[in-house]
Amino acid sequence: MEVDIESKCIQKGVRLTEQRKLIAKVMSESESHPDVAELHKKVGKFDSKISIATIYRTVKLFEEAGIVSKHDFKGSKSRYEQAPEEHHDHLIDINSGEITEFVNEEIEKLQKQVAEKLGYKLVDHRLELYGSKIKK
Amino acid sequence: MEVDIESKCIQKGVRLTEQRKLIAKVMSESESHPDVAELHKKVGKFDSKISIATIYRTVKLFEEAGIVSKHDFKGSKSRYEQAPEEHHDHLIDINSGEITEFVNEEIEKLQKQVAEKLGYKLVDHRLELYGSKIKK
DNA sequence: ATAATTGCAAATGCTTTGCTTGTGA
DNA sequence: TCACAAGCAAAGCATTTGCAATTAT
Repeated sequence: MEVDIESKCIQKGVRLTEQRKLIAKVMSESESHPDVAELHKKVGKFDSKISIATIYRTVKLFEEAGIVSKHDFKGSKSRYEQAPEEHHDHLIDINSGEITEFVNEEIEKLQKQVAEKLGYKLVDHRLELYGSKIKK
Repeated sequence: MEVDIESKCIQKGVRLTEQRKLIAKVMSESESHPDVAELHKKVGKFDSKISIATIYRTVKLFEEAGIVSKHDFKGSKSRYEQAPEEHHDHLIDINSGEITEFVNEEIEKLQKQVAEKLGYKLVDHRLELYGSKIKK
């Protein structure tokens, strides 16, 4: 079970406001990877006064606190997801935009090896697969 | 040996203007992965009248013709490189911004396998490693 | 109490576009 | 010649920021 975002804020010393609680709730309940506009829209159902600037400030704050992760997939706006317990990468359906998460230890290992062979310590990486559904 | 961008334009039926020739030349001679502002600056040494809008229009045109590739590395502007004969990925030095190209067939193969296992045909991918130099 | 946060609108930074003039095939 | 390209400035879009009013601790 994932610890909810609100708990993580407390744990990280992030001050909780009504707006932040609401954004946290909406993000926790998103099964997808919403962008700022989508978050603003969803949050707006509960608090129509909330400003888009607050959404921007909050996702940035959460990201800097390690509570959410930001992704910039090809050809779309920044998307956010609750920071996962263990790392995963993404496969994006080029037709529907649907996002599937996956983990592949073998690739992870090879990436580290490649970096080391080139004289680098691997600090971060980005792996995204873009594909189209195979119809059975 | 790489065929120069100007030849590729002719080959692809892309009309050559003085500006495009100049941008092609500057890109061919860039050993790095320049962004639009850098291209504009370099090109400006030979033609100070050239507009940044022309740079934007030209890199987009070249990209759509498959002559150059565009990259959006984390935290920086779009960068361009002459489209390579054979695919490669990038390792970015998080301190200096230096970009190293690499190829790893094993990772390529695994990516395709991952996509297929998830029911997708792999159409495109993005793999970027971010690291810091190991001092010897 | 008071330092931090919000909402709003203005500003930013990169990129695109409308329009008139210039030009390559 | 004449469809297409360039230059310029204005517009677009996502994101950030300054500031006065509000709020959490």
